[in-house]
Amino acid sequence: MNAPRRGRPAGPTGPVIGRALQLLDAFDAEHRELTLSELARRADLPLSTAHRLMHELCLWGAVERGGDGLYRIGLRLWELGSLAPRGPGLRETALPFLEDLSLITRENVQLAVREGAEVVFVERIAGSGAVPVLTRVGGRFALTATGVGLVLLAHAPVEVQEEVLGSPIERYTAETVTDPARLRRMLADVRANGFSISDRQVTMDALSVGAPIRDRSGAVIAAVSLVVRHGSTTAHALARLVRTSAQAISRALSA
Amino acid sequence: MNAPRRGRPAGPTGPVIGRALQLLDAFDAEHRELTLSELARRADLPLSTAHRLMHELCLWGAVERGGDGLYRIGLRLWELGSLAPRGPGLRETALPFLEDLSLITRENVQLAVREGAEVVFVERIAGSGAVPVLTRVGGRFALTATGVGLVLLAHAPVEVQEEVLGSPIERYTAETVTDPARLRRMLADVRANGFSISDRQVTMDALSVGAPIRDRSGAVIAAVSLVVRHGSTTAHALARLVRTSAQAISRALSA
DNA sequence: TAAGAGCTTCCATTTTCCGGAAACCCCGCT
DNA sequence: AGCGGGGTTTCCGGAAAATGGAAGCTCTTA
Repeated sequence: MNAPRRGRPAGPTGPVIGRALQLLDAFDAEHRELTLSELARRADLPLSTAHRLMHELCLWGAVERGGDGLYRIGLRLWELGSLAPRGPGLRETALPFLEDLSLITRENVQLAVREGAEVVFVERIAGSGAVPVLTRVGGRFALTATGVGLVLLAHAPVEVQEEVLGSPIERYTAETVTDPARLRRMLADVRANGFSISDRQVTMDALSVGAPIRDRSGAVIAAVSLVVRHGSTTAHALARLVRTSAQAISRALSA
Repeated sequence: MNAPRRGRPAGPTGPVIGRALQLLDAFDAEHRELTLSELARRADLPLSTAHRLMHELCLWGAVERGGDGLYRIGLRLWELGSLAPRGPGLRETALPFLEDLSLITRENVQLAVREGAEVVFVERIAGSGAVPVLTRVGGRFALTATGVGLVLLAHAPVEVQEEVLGSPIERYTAETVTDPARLRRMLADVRANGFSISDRQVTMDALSVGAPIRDRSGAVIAAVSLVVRHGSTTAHALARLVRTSAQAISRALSA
């Protein structure tokens, strides 16, 4: 349910920029409007510092201030964000294929990329009568459990794989695989098959199948998945379908 | 005579945040991927400064760097941008109504907000056989010409109206109204009627009708419009349709 | 091999940021 | 009116952090 880790990854970011970004980080889906005091509290900054920095951000349009004094994320930031090639860019070319998948299967379709040791969901189409899925566009999740996660982890740089497999692996259900050696074998399977199957790893009633999307050079840059009810006898058929769709998206991206 | 200048040179050098934002501003729809040198050139900053700042932004995830050394807008920024209430937030609740409008009329449907003295298009649904429209989601336009623009200007704070009417008004076609007095009368009509009609103001083959979207307090926060071929005899009928739709969206927002 | 274009690191200098404190503002309460 | 509390804004001396020229690196091209 909860994305594992939110917030800024630790790292030496200069004071000014760091603080400004801490403030922006105080906004999330449940807090789209914040007072100055709330912002200062959530970012753990002195009030006067928060005030000064928010004022600067306001001048540029990164944030806006309503007549009620509440701060909100500004349009300028939205415009900038829309330029992210791995976000809206990818989403745009993949969308028609995702819709096809959705129409054919009536299941949940998801598109995701990897950032660091996390999955970020870029698009999600809810299936009509399908299992409810907890993910949200823009949401994050661990790499180890979901269909998309396994695909992205299987094709991640070795350092990332080692980092993930070296640290304790979060358990979501009784079936969640937390043994590094077994995960390693699963990742090898994913690379060999060209798809992943994640059975009851996140919730006991769901199963997801994922497949890699590649750029022109063959590097894996994203993953698609279908999430279906656990016990579906068609998992392998769906996996092949997803794989085919992922290949079509890869071709569309290279064109 | 002069000792070699070390340290920060005197003069109108902006604050740190300003520089970082200048760098982000170097990205646009035509430049989603930039090298460090291009970035420094476009932001008019020394190479080493650009390098240091981009590095900091990278650590946080505001920008990303591909294996090819090119900088791109990062996912983190996209996530943040998606939290803008006036952008994606508004878009989300208005979308079903916009789709209804699109289905009923088969024309171009647009949703926009005002930022400063400009219109920002938040969503746009292209009509099937309709006039081609020049606008782009995230794009900007003058307040004086379009259907949405007239609505937003008519309900803008007096300072904004005076600023716009006081400066020379851009002309797009032979029909564009550039006389402040006449524009004032048009704005009064918009307020009285609850809709705007912009006939051949932007291109000679198009006409657009717009209506205001209000928040709970009755303040105008956005506008919807239909763009149809000039000469349509149904302009007033469409205007009433748009007005009704805008009212429905207003109610949905207040709920 | 050399030249060129771009990227990264270094560091002496001083500009800009920091944040406690105090004033300010707007309510609701007595 | 007078009072108290929560949030917001402004101020300013001290100190930390930002700055950018230059030198060193890494590629690619001639």
